[in-house]
Amino acid sequence: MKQNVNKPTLQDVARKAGVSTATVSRCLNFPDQVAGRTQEKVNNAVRELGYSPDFGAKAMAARRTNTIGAIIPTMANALFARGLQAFQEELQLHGFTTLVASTSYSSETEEQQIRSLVARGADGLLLIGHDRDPEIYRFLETQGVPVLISWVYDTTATRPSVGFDNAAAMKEMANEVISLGHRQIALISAELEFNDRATARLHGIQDAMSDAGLDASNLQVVETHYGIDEGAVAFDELMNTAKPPTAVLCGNDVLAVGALRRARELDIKVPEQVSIIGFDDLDLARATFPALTTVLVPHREMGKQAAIALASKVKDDAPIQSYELKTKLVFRDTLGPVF
Amino acid sequence: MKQNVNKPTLQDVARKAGVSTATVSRCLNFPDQVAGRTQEKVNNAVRELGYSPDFGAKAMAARRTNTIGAIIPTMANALFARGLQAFQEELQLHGFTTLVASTSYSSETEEQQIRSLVARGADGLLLIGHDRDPEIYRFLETQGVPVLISWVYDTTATRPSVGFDNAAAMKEMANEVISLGHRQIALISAELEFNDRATARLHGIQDAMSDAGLDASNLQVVETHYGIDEGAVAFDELMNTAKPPTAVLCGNDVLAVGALRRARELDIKVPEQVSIIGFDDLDLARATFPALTTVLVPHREMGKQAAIALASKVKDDAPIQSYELKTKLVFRDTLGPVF
DNA sequence: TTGACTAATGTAAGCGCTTACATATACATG
DNA sequence: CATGTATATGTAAGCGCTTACATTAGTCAA
Repeated sequence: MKQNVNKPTLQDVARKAGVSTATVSRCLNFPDQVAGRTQEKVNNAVRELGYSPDFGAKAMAARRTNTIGAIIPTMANALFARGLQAFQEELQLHGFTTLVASTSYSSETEEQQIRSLVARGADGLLLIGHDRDPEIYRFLETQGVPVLISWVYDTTATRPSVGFDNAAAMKEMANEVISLGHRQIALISAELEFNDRATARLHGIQDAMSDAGLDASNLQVVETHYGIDEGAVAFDELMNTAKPPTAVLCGNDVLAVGALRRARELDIKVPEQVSIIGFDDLDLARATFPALTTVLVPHREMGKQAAIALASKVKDDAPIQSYELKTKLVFRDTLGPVF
Repeated sequence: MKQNVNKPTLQDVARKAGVSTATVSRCLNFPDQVAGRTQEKVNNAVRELGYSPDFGAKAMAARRTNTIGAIIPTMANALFARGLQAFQEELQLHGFTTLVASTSYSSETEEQQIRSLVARGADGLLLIGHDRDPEIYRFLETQGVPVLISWVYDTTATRPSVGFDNAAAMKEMANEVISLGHRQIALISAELEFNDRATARLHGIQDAMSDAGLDASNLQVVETHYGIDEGAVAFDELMNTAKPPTAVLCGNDVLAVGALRRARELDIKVPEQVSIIGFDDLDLARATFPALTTVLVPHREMGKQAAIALASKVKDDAPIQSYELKTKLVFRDTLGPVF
């Protein structure tokens, strides 16, 4: 397993250009400190050798990486993918590279990924949600790596966050559902453990029910994985209970789309016989038939604001400002009054 | 609020445990070479200090990173996301970490990302499609970084690849379309430049038309970006031409879903008035109404096979075996005979 | 007990860069 | 011209690790 090609080093470039390694380094990092003629020689040597600086060595010598890590549950969710895209674009403007890792919603994997990104020298970290082992927060502290929590905005949390109030958003939607006369309400949720977003959304509905004088324990909850098929299966389950719901709220649009599909397969009319509500407002929500009523989450803006906050923390060591984004109810065609 | 926290180093651990740095290193990497009592001391020190090895330093000293890079057009496309997930899972089994970067379909960005991953020490690289500047291939060669091309399988290409025959897959579908009597055929394609997959799919249709004695230049082609809305706009455009198509093939399911949505908005019946065909067979394809006729691409298997090929290349320097995956036509409800 | 091994640990030389500091060169000034 | 200043380059000391090699401790047969 020999790699008999030897990557050219700074040394090689220096030798070829007939200058010192220091000059080459400067030429690459601070070109205006180097004479024009020298720059030319160096650049030629770089090109001819196909030289590429070794990131590890550079990071070690310079003692910074200009890298920010982001750890999300899954790339498969367009929501995260989109938010991250904006995060990345904004960071690039500030001169940072983004390293992305995903956890498949496993807290164990998340811990590994955190350690791995820290080992790789991330100057800062973006994490989704507050809920995780305190041990890991301690580790991050001893490593001196600043962390920003996103996707949630929780004034009661000790850590700064850029996100939205999951409970309030879902509560607002639940209020609408209740005011349309629905009493048999169900929730198809992502798994709740180590997922404070999902938990908050659940609480939002329970809150709305209590406020309306309903018994919150009547809320039927199905926990499932992320996926269209999973949403379909959960919907099935719900419809086969003794008292099938007249309104099914979903933790995200993908689950809702699954539910919608199964409703069609079962020949259950939406919204005449059952209302189905999503969360996120992906493009997807407008592509279904009937178009999905859902809660708009400004992912891109969230990613951007998170990037701004984290960049200023890392660069200027400014304390991170928490930032709350507003969600919005989007009424389309899957929510109707109880018939 | 200075970052006066100094990350603990191997040195610190060694001092605390009362052993040499070599012993600590061995204890961490080859525990069985170290006495039990010593291991304990070291592990305790590691834990107490919250030590985490510096990846850059490690890579430099060990002269390998066990890291493989993957560069895809976009995370936003579930297709890539899913294939990559499998790629990553398989590589993990072989002891590799995966670094992912995306290009937003820009060849310039791709070049940057390639350089960045190489600089980060990637032992191997996964790239999508063959089409790129020869310069970049030369660079990769001088760096001694093995490359695997995926998402395409092209026997005529000089580089090994793990993927499927885009042209043949699309041709097979086009044959069906033609045999159903369609003569006015259109394609909503991703942008063709630097995208040999999209180009091959186009050629596949043209081929089928020629074979059937049709004039391939009659194929209407709209190039657009990736996205549901984009698909909708393209469909609109197509329907407003002098001779609107009776069958619209799409370069991917997402564009097809957009087309389908717009058809509904325009009150054009699918498949009675126009057939719409996707490509990829995402979950999405079964969620629409009517369910999408499309071409199944085995993304997960593709990711897995790519991982296996790349891992064995990097570990044992075995020459990469090209591997062809089979696609399959999936007939659902959006393709029908010409009315 | 001793000698011959083996197992466990230590010593120290880099890996490829950056950067403080030293030195050299060029040019303007009195 | 000597001198001072600014500009360009070189020298060399690490950054935090791994690992070949040297050293020491431990084990066992005779």
